[in-house]
Amino acid sequence: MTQQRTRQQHDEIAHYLRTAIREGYFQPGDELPSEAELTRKFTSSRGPVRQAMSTLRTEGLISSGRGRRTVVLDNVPTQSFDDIISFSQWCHNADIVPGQCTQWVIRRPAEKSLAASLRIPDGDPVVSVFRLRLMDDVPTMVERLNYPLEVGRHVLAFDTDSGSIYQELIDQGVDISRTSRTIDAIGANEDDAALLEVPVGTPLLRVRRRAFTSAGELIESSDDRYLPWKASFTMNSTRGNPSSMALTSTHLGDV
Amino acid sequence: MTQQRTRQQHDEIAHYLRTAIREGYFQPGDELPSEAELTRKFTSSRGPVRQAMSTLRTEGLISSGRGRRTVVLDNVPTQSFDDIISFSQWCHNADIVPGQCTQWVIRRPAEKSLAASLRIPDGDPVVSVFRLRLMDDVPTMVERLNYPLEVGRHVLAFDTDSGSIYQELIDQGVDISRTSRTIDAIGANEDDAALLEVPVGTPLLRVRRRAFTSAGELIESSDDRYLPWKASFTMNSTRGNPSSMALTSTHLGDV
DNA sequence: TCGTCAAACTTGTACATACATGTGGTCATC
DNA sequence: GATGACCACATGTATGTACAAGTTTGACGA
Repeated sequence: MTQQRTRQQHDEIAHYLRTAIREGYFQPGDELPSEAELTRKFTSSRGPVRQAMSTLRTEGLISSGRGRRTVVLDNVPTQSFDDIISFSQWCHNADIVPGQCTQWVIRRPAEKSLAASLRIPDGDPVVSVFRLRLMDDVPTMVERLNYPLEVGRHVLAFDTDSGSIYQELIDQGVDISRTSRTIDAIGANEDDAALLEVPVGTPLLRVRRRAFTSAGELIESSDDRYLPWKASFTMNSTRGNPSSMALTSTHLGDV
Repeated sequence: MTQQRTRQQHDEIAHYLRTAIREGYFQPGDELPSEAELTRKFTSSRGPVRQAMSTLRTEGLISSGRGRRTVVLDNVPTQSFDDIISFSQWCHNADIVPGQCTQWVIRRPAEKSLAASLRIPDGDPVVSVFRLRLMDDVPTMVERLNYPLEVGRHVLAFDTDSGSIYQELIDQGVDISRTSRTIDAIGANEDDAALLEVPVGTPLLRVRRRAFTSAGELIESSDDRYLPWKASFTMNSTRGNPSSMALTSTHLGDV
């Protein structure tokens, strides 16, 4: 990992607690050290300690409240932004060898619905990628990626069979700051079915993702379809904490 | 809603900003007032202002950074804990009339896999509910709920055709503090298909939920299956912010 | 005109303090 | 033994201050 010059205190405290929980030093149900103890342990003030706690709280690792001691919740998986946006990165963390088999990469004018989803005028050039992704050489997911030309340039210049497009974009200085995902289920169409080696109509977990810059510009619009027995989404929510997700009723005509 | 005696400052600030954003007073891409301006506007100190900002940030509404002004991101849906756990509540917020058609409610000894998922010994009594849920009288979702007896008592004493079990449990003083959801896709089985009026094998969005008390005890284990064209999940993640979700590779034998 | 640099912002981090508010245990009282 | 008042301690909220580390702006000079 990239060595930081001097780690922020709240970051160090959060890292310590996270690690201690993951490694079982604090078991689910156990009480965490009180804020006062942590300030002593890290020779810090209450601010950084509370900031670290807040982080773990929104990660779903702990629960706290007025008067109560902070307790460790059941160990639940959470992943960083980078882990969850990059299939390759995600596989590496799970000790799985990621693979990819590019079907095609093209530059083309955006037809209507794609233009709308990328919020560009009809017919503006886009770069589209269609890949089969593998886990340990086993077909797992098909991904359809679409980029506006300015970002897509980097994709065209990249060997899409060589690994993570996401990592390449980062290396090229593309600023990816936020993503919004919509998850539903869909039956495999003929393309999906052939690549994933399942019958047409097999239920797939569909994740449509849109990625934005910190300025709010749309960078990517993608459609990933997973074999549901190979991958699933998990998320945690805690009462009183802000949530970053929603169950939305799909109205007609929503592509 | 329940009237609060005196609203907390950070809460009031967050509410103001949230409302102003939702109502379009601040458009996506716009800069929010600086912290200094907000402290003046609310006659507050920086603490509450920053706390409110932090809340909106984890909700995915805004983005900020050193030196940069805070900007409004694209309007994205997020829902509170209560909205997302209760189908009835969720429908109400979307101006949809929720309905339910109970198939059965039984008390029975837990068979092996159910006992494991509720973390109780094999054969311990559980209360199970099987309902078809409707939106504006149209079949939308089938839900299978399982409760350990202590909680299930309240369910047995409740007319499950009359509305929200969740609300009833809250009213009975059951402490529901956290949930963990796993989302994947599955084909409709015969029961699902008959109730939802679709062919067997139709792809459904499956949401398996486990609910916990603040002490970490398991209260509920459920399996909801949505018609994917009626509902979908949306979630936002921002780089550098903690995430509460994970994409997990499903290993064999995981029910 | 154009580049440079410094000043004036911005948000992030940290410390010290005070009080609010809820939990849990002690201990005297009934 | 049960009850209830009380106290110690927990986390939540709020204020004030200071500095760190980016971004923007504009004055100034080449």
